[in-house]
Amino acid sequence: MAIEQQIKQKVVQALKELYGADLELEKVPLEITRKDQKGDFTVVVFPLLKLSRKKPEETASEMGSFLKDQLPAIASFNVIKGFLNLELSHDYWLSVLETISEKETYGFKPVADDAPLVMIEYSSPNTNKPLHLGHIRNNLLGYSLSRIAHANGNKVVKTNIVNDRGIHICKSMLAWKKWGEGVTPESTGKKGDHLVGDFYVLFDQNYKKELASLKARGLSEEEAVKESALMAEAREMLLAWEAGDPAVVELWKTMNEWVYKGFDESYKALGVDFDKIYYESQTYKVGREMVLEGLRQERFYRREDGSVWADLSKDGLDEKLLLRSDGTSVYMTQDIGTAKLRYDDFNIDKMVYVVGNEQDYHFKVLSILLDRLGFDWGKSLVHFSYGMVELPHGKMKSREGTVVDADDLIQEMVDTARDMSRELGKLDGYSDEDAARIYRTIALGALKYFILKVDPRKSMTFDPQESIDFNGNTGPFIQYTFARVQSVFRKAKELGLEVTMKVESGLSLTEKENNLLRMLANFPKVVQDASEAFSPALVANYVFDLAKEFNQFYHESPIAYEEDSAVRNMRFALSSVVGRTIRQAMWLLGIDVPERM
RNA sequence: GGUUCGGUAGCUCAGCUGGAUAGAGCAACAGCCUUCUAAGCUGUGGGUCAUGGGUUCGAAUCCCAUCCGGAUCACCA
Repeated sequence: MAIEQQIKQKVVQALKELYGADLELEKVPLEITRKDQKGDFTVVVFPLLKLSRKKPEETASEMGSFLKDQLPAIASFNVIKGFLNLELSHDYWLSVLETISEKETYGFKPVADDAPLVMIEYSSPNTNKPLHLGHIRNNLLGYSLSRIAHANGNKVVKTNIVNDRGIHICKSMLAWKKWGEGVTPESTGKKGDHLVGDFYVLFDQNYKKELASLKARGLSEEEAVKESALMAEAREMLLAWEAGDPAVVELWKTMNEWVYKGFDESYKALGVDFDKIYYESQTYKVGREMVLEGLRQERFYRREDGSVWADLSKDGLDEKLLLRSDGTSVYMTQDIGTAKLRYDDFNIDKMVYVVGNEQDYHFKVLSILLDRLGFDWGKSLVHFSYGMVELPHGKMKSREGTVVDADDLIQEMVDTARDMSRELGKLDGYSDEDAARIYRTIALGALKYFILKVDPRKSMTFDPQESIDFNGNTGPFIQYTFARVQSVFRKAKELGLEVTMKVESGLSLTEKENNLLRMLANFPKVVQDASEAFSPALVANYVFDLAKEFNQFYHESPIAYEEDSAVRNMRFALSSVVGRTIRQAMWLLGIDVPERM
């Protein structure tokens, strides 16, 4: 049994035997002792005074004596005001070290055959522009969440819904036909998603020009929009697409293929992937069927103009449009259709949508609608809502050209990491290929960690010039720490030492060693908390603390390689577990660790 | 305006279901490379936790109000 539980039980027992009072186990105020105080666990006795009817110090002392007598793991205790600090024995911590050094998957739960299936949707790009900084946050969060869910014993299906239909796609297609027919990614040497994105921008520019000239002729903004020939052509194209016009569909397929190829490269660079990809072009009709079925069952209603609505006033919300008066689908309809297809494909127990917080309302509504339509997981769906990524000068605006492109950003990071490595002379003596792999790992580590360490709910500021660092609370710092751990074992091997993970009892531990052990023992709780709170940031901040603590330990108490001693073995075991824990925590974040750097 | 999320050091962020003297990193300054990797370590300075009330042994944390900022309130996606 975990030591926390044992202490709590004994506290309950102490209250009973000393004061004849009852307290529920969960209500025992047990905490991890502050760093600047002596001890491992602390019982806060203030809330217990009502039961003991004695002064804080007195209560704490009496409880301390009781606990020390009853639990051999407790070596001593001290009382400061109403705080009872319990110090666990070195032997207890050594036994913890021995236990966890033996378990390869310490902190991770195995996935049972009947484990719940969690589906996580993330990324969800439009096919008319390349991925940008906001998508990076989305992808990294989604990917990390899937690993955290997996580590907590869930079956996980990573999914992506690609928005591949609609007027915006037609704009790119039209621009290509008008001003770029014959141009391909091959002919331009451009990534497909960027090429298509360029045509989308081109459409927008020409559309603006057209509007301007229309307005110059005295039309109002509204009239100009109505009169625009370009927009009319785009709408026509959408109709043709919906009608299955072979030429339009062919072009649509071709251009989408370009985009997907480009996306695949970006996903690969980011290190994320999916188990199942859905396309809105396949789901929007299903959604319409679902809504019509709901209409037949009188869950929804039809207005005079033919549009279909859901009345959500009983749930404290308003009315929501599900089908336009012309019978076509809206965003919500598509999400319902996608849900249906997913439900048919997988036995989903829990659904997680990683989508920005500007869609909080949408998912509130979706949850209610899916529930009404009979999806078991509808009510409990999780909208993992994250904040925007802002630049130092404000928000990213495509019009103002302040969008940070994902591919560019990654390239920039890699370049910086390369320059930095060269400057420090870190990769001298490595083949170009090895060096390139290492600074790539570092660059991505920096980017990923920077984004994941922030609480996802908050909007965050990202300065491409200055924010990304390789020192301090960063990915590379943690990677560096891992590399140093590996170096310890390389050194040992060079010296021909036999590295045993056997831990002998009776050793005395330094404060740093004790702190490290305490942190390592806490890892499973961190993994579990991260899952319950949907927070990769929890893991990120944990692994930084661990790395920092290890660096201090490493610096303060060098390992004496030459003597084969129990102390050295204990430190080897400690270092080994630290390395493993860093690797596992970083795995949860989707960040690679280099063997050396 | 309604709903909702946020406001912690010059900057970027931690601070769990209320607990001890509010913590890291960056930036600034001062030290440490004959010792397992200096992408490291040590030290110094830096705070009215937006503001005002309330709840209690105890509040950055919970409640109310106010101020400031974001998001949202489409037959857009």
